[in-house]
Amino acid sequence: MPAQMIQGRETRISDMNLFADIRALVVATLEQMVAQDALPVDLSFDAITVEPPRDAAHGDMATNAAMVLAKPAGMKPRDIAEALSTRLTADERITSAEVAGPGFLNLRLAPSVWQQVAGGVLEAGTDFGRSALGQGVSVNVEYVSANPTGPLHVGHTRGAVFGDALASLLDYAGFDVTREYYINDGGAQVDVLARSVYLRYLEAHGQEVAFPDGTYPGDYLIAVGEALKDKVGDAYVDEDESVWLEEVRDFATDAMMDLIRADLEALGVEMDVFFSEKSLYGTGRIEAALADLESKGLIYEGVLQPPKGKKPEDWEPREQTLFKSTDHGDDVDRPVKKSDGGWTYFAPDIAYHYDKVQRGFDQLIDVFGADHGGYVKRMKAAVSALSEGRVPLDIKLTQLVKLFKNGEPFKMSKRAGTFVTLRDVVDQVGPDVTRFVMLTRKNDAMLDFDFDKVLEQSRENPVFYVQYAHARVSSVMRKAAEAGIATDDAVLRQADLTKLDHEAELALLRKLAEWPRLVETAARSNEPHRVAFYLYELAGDFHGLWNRGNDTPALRFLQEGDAATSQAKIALARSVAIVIAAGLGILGVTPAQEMR
RNA sequence: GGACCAUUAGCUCAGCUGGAUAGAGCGCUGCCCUCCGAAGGCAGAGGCCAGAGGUUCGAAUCCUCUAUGGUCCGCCA
Repeated sequence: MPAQMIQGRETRISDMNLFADIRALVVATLEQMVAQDALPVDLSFDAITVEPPRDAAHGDMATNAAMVLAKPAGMKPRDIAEALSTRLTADERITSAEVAGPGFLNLRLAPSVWQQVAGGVLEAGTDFGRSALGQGVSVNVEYVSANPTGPLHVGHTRGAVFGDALASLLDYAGFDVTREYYINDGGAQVDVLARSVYLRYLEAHGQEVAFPDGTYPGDYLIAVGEALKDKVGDAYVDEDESVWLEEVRDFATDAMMDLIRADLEALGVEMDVFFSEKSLYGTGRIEAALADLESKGLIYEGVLQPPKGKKPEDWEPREQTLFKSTDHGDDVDRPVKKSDGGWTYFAPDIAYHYDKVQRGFDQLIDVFGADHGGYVKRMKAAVSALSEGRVPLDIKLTQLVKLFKNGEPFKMSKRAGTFVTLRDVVDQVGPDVTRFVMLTRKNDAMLDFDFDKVLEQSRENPVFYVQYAHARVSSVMRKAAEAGIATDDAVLRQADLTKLDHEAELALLRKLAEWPRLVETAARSNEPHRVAFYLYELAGDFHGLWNRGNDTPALRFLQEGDAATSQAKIALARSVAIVIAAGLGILGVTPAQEMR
């Protein structure tokens, strides 16, 4: 399935991706060689890459073309590389092409090529790096999808930030993105919610109530109980559950969703679609999805083997209605009906994904917490079966967040009421810091979140370090304005960028040139954390150049009495700020104009 | 018993889908403040990429097995 997804995103059209440009040049040159009988026909150029070398001393870009083609062409890598080298250097952008190592071709590009990167950034603004990778491909990203039984906690926060940043990243890469939240409002847990709210309702009427096991004792339901009282008065006080359950359930889930929407808003997350599980019941939609599977011969009555190793106390073999998910890569077949005839949790999930497939999405992504890892295979099996392999489903799991306070682990307990909510986090450190920090780890790695450290203003705090770089550029712009130097982007675009000829400046330009490529790489792997790491590196390079200005006045962004040179250098600084702003925009973080 | 994820410097983690001598921050060692912002800067030491096999021109990356840690394992959601 991943292979299909990668293929689906293979259309690469980029106007400002230098690496793609040079790769195109390499491929065109190879085709020319084929036409001149310097290479055999029918070679595939797909595996050829042009990328930044690990070691900058090797050059600006490296291509593996000779090594990839050596075997199928029946030639020595060095011979191909030599021939390619001669032809490539004819292009004015290439100043040298040296064969190295096992057959790498190391390319050096003319300074003017790099200098033009700043012009490209100023021209495109925060659209610099937008890609056509996902052109014409629609993606549905489902995330958060927390049960509507209470406020979002810190675990949901990571999923919310990750899913939202991923959606933005894909949008930036040209995909047609839908952000979606699946409301689990159809199962037994919303009945539990209803009973809990009912108890708070009785409490609002002055009764003493106790919260037995299996109810939610949280304070956040007090207001809901009171609101229910305001709405229905004492109509349900002495009534049986059968009278009030349905209405109280709807009332309570609506209230919880209001709460959750407000939480998401505080974090800056905005969904396109809220999809109700309940809408699948009693409308024939679950039946329709299962009928689809049945028509493919994937539904049968059978008995599952008990799990080995640990024996459930009350295990009894039972005949159940099963989905033959093993036909689509799962380990065991999965029940879709409970022994009492009701649907399992899996059944509406199948129907929900069936709905997504029918809405015509080309790709699906689900973001789950790591504790739902066991559902990955069955969901993929379901989507594979329902779409007959047409729609790839990628499931991203977000690992636990471990909370710390000043280096000390922060104990959470639902019973003691000390569990940390999304709101707690956002109120303490703000949405920008929350979001950035949540993306400073790969999604499937555990994340330490220290309430104090994330607010520290030091190099080891990436949030600060990146924001500081952006703020420093703003500071330069302000100082330039005070010195009477025009710094509008329109003016900077006319600056003489050939003045950016110092190696340190060219290095920073090279880093900027990597941005479009990084966007595509991150989007292909559905990994927004790569954006955060890139920004940290870019900020580091920028700070490095800034610091060199301490010893080398010629590298300072403001050159007293030389407006033309100042403008060229400011164009570079401004380009850095633009890319940082674009990257932060993907992460949902507001760039800082100054540090406080 | 099984599935999934992790394992990279003393610590916390990246590593661009298979490329060259494996990187960053912290910590450690040594230098550096009349200087656009020292809430720092520069340089250095530090690695058998958990272990063992395999795939090929080439592996931290892909495959198999092993070890350790985490998550999960009819009808709960």
